Amino acid sequence: MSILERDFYARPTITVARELLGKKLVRQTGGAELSGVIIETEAYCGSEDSACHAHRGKTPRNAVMFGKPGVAYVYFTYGMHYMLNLVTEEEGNPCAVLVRALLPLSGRSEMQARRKKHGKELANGPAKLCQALAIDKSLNGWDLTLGQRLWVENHLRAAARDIISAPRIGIDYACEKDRQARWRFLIH
DNA sequence: AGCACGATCTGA
DNA sequence: CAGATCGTGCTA
Repeated sequence: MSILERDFYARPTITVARELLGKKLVRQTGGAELSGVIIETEAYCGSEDSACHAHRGKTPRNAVMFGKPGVAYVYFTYGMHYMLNLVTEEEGNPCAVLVRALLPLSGRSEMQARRKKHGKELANGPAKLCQALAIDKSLNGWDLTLGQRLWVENHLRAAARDIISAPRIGIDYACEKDRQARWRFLIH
C-alpha cells in the first residue's frame, strides 16, 4: 500500500477529482478498518466557483479549505448530514473535492451497522458515505497524509475512457456557468 | 437577535 | 414531493 502524499492533492482540483476515482479511501476507527474504492467525486474550484463554499470568502466553517492541501474538510448540512471533502491546490487557494460514493472493500458489515437505515446501498451519496465510515466534524482539518484515522491509498487508476463527467448535484443557487460545468466525475 | 436555506436522504 | 433538523452566514 502507498498513502497519497501532499503533492498528489497540491494540483489542479479537476485533475485530483478525476485521479481520485479508483483510489482506496480508508477509515480506521475503534479497531475496525473500513475501506472502499472511490467511484464518484465533485470538484469545487475556489473563489471563482459560485458553487464552492469559499466563493464568499473565508469563514469559520470553510477555513480548512484555505489551508494545506491533503486535509479533510468535513462540514455539516441540512441539519443532519456530514460531507467529506479533500482539500486541493496550493495553500491559500480554497478548493476541494467532494467524495460522493464508494464501493465498499473491507468492513462492509461495520458500515452496514453504522447506517441507520439498512438499505442495500451503503456509500452511494456523500451523506451515506460519511454515515457508513463514521465521519463527522471531529475529522474536519484532519491531515490525510498521516496514515491514521483517515487516508487515501493508491489502488486502481481509472482509465480516461471509463470516467464520465456530469454537472454537479444540489447547486441550484450557483450561477449558470458553474451549474453547467461538468465537474462531477464517475467511474463508468 | 432573527431568519432563510442548504454540495441530502427517505418514504409516501 | 414533503419532512426531518440545525449550523451557518447574512441582515439589521
